[in-house]
Amino acid sequence: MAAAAPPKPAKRSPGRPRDKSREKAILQQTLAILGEVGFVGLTVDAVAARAKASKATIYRRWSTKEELAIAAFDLLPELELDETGNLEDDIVGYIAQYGGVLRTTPLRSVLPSLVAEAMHNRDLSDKLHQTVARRRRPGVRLIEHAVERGELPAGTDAEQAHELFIGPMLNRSFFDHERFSIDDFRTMARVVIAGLRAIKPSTGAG
Amino acid sequence: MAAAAPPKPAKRSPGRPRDKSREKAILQQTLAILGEVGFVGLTVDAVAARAKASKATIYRRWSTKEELAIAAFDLLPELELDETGNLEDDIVGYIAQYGGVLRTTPLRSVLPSLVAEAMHNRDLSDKLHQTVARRRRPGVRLIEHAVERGELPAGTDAEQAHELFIGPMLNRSFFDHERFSIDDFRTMARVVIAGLRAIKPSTGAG
Amino acid sequence: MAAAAPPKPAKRSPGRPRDKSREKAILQQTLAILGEVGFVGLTVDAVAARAKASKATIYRRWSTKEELAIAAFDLLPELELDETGNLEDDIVGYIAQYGGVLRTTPLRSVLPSLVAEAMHNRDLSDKLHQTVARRRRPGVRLIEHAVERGELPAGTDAEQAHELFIGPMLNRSFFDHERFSIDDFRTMARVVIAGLRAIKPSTGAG
Amino acid sequence: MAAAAPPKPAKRSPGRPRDKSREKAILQQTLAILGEVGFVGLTVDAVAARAKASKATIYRRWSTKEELAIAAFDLLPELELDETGNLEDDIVGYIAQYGGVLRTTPLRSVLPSLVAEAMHNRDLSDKLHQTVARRRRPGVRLIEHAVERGELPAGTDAEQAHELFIGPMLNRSFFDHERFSIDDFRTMARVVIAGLRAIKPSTGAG
DNA sequence: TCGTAAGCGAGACGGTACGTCGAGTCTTGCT
DNA sequence: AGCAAGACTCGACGTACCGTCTCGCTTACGA
Repeated sequence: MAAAAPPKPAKRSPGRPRDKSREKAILQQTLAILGEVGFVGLTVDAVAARAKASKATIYRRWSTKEELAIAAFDLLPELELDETGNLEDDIVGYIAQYGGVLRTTPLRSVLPSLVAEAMHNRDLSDKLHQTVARRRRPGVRLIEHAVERGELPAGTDAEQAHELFIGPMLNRSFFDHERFSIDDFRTMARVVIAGLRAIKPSTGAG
Repeated sequence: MAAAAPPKPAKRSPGRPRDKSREKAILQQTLAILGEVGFVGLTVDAVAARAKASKATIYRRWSTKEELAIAAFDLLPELELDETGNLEDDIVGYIAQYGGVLRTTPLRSVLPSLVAEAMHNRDLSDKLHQTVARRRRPGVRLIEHAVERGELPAGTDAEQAHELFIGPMLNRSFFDHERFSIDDFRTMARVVIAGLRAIKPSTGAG
Repeated sequence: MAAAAPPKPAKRSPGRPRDKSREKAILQQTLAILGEVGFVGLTVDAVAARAKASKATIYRRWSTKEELAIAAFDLLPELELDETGNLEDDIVGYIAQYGGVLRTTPLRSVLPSLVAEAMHNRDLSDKLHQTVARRRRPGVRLIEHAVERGELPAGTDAEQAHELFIGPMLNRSFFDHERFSIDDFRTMARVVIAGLRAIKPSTGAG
Repeated sequence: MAAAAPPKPAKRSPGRPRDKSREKAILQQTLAILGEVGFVGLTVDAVAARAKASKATIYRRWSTKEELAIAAFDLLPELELDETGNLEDDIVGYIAQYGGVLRTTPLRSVLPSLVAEAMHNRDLSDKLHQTVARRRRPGVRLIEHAVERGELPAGTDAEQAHELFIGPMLNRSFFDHERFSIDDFRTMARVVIAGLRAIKPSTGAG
């Protein structure tokens, strides 16, 4: 009974450590349910039941349904773009892939719900902003590369340019999903690229 | 085709007719509550209490919270634009006004909620689409007028052009509301206008 | 224009007179519904729908559901007893007939509901008391006749004696309906009759 | 047949056990409210509010208002009779006590409501029957003792005799509560006792 | 023959309670 | 401590019924 204290620095808090595998099961089921019934139809009870987890275990990790939903999206693979060296093609590829995720995962139906909730919830708003920004990083990079290649004028604001490409896609996805059309997005991308080339950034006369 | 409308006696259905004033009171309170606590915080009980209406009276007219919310937005005034004859200024004015409504009315927080619900609900989706399209009509008209004036090439697709202007604004409003900036929108509008001028609409030589 | 006042006292109020046939239709349907689903399941809306009457027409006559139910029982035929000259047989016949009404009409299920409501409602209580007393009149009369015939001692309190006969039947009907048994009631009646004969009413020593 | 009960470990079901104190609080408040406004005025919302319980907690235990009311009566103390050795006095004491409970507790107004509901509800009917039978046990015992003492003939059916005593009291309580009179019940008890003595139970010579 | 006054069917209205469901918290015994 | 299970409070849901209140229409009567 007289035990010698182990040499370990014991940076660990006492008690049983959390079971990493629970995390995965919970988020997987969350994502699955989101795909089936959307965010409004998502219930924590259902997640608990299907993941064979207790609600306490879920709430120990994420304090609200919204946080749980955001966390679930970390399971989605990041966009992987292979660049062709031609901005228009790259952008269209990016939009197509982004839109594909929106169409084939629960993301499309969940995103608006999270946006809605974020309106009154600063924490959530920050978390959502970060997650979205991270997922869009590859798209912004495309534009930066085009500037480096000289396809776009030096000094072009890549983030702003990115908004010009992604904005219309967002609009279709939210308000006019049935007319989601890659051809249209190519046409619009062409316009934006032409505009970016025609306008000298930041300079006086313009 | 020019048919004289017959003086229909409009055979009234029997029974006590619905009281138009209840409709108004209900929608007004709905809008007020939306402004105070957002869509998620909206409860039919609260609307009933504040409008001195019974829940039955509400549900008789709108079968869900979502329909009620959409109906309430019909109370918002339509956008009224005075055109300057210069597309850039007109677009910036339009975006500013549209964004102003988003910022000063419950619309911003309600819209995403409705979009979310519309994902699983065809009726709501249609209703939402119509309402949004109607409210955007003045913006599309700006572009049509610019084409008529020759500021934009003949054959320009006005609806598509409209998406290029409104898309980025939506993006900011939903995902980055703190950086909502008219200056940025002017910059972006300038790019789009330049692009539209540089590109000949696909109908021509190609 | 100078009209001689008609000899009639003109006891009529102005306006359209009530339609007697509505009364009948309403009460009939009330009774029918009571038989199908009991008092708790009875709704004024259902009565209105099935009698093709408006609720206003119903409430103009009876101000509550309870009054309506009581009124409906006036449609039930009064008990008609043919006396044999032998009290035991007469009482058994009376109990059998009374119990038959309880078993074959909604009365059994409605009676307790009305009693319950009458506990807090003086008007209803009085009305119920009257109705019940009236329906029991023939039973009390049987006993009075037996006294006249000398089968029971002079001075016997007929109402109290009636209670001794009807009480047990009531108890079975309310709390033990499955053991409703004419044979048992005959046995009990025999006991009561013997008791009434053995006891000299009102006298000193007893 | 004489089996030794095994020392069962009583395998507890998993999860948080029900809180016995909630049960008590709920039933106490139910009884209190019944006393104040009767069965018709009883609402589950009110019980929940006053017992600081959620409606879910109530409905988890009792699925209807009726079951709740019956359960509440298990809180009423059983009748405690001290026998004098004289049947008439014992019966009058019993009736007085029974009637006292009816007058001083919500039982009187609730009983008819439960009877009414039991008419269409087998489960409730059984439960009500059991509860009533249990509460009446002491009264039946009085009669059994009188038979043992020889005050009543051997072979007397105690349950049936009990009905002769209790029936008239029920009748007064339900239909003529204002004339509830112990003196009358004594008179009637005297008649019944005399009758029971005069009649030889059917088993004998007949 | 008209106007007034009421009755009528239909159904909307304010209220109030229903029984259900979900979020987030708490409490068991076991690990 | 963490875990599964499940009870707990709170609060909203959408439905149903009561008793009242309009509608437009239909009788009667008395001027």
